[in-house]
Amino acid sequence: MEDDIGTRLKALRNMYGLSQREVAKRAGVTNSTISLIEQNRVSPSIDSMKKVLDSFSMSLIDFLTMDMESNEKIFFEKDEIIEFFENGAHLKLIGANRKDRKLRFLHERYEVGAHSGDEMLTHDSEEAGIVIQGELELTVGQQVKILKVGDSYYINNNTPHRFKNVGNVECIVVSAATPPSF
Amino acid sequence: MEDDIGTRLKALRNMYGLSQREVAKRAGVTNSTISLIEQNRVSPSIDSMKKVLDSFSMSLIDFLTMDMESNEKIFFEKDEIIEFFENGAHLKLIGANRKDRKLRFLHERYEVGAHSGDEMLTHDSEEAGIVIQGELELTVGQQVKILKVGDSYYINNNTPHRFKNVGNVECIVVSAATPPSF
DNA sequence: ATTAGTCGTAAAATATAATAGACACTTTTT
DNA sequence: AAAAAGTGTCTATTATATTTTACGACTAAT
Repeated sequence: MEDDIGTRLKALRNMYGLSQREVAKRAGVTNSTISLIEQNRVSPSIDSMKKVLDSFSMSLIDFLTMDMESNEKIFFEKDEIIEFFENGAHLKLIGANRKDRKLRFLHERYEVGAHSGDEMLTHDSEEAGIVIQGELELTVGQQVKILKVGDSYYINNNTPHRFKNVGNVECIVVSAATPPSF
Repeated sequence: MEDDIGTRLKALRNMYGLSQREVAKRAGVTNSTISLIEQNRVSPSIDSMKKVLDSFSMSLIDFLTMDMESNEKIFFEKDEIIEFFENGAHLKLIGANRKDRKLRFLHERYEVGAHSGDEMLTHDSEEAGIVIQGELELTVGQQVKILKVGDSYYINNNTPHRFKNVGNVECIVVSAATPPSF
């Protein structure tokens, strides 16, 4: 258990947007008790702690194992994410620093004539995407398709594919895949 | 949490065969404290509880989630386990009634000339065994080997295999496999 | 501006946990 | 067998948790 009891309780209370007095009222203890616990001025008895947590309909076990660090970044400014270059495209990976990601969510930019290369790409993951701007030639196995704005695709596991911008403007695609290969 | 704190602590202490005084000494509290907690006369503060559990190198979470009913049978007399007949052998499965078994642990008895049958056996599990008595002809795929006392084997998942007693005395093998197929 | 209400914290009072010491009983050692 | 050691429980005292009351700061309503 990384956080002490007081810090943990304060975080929990703030998650619910409740005041110490409201929690105290629901728990059947005094608000001073809540204050003292949150400041780690006292170590509550197990019975008291249970009463407090009952007001959140939570067990002591859940309280002790609850992940407090759900402060992963949710919003990203356009220029905040560093672009990198791979497979002929300028890529921005959304949530790159998020732990235990289950998604690879990309903003892809292909310059006029750019392509992913002669080699077909394969990933042990399913992938879907949609064209936001320009025209994308997508080769999936033996199938070739020109996708325009609003057109989209869904590629199964390990299916060879490649991309090429065949329009006269920069092509932009937003894609996602799971499980993430990077 | 099914059991109260006191009952749970007493059960834990008895598991280790320690006296209240010994636990108290290790935890840096008084034996009266241990006694009062076990009788549920007091509700210990969380800090005190942790000190006590530290003497068992146990966290509060583990303490609260620990299964108190670990009364699975550990020892079995020779004639206690009912033998059954399968694949040419008399088998005794150790811990047959144990919940959520991850092992199939067998005592196998092959009478002179007995064998597992013309059909090869396959299991979606790894298996290992050792010859205790007699001689066992073990066919694994295309490989045939006569195993004598002390000789052993390890068969991979889904590898066809069969057994035959080629000696002139009863053959005894002890084997184990995971995950268990029965 | 003043009043009312809410918020979290502090200090004193009260309640309860933890301690220290004693007790009765059981087990082990001499 | 007697003495010593070990065991858990009990009681009075001490330490700490919890409550009660008050405070200052802030916000909203009048």
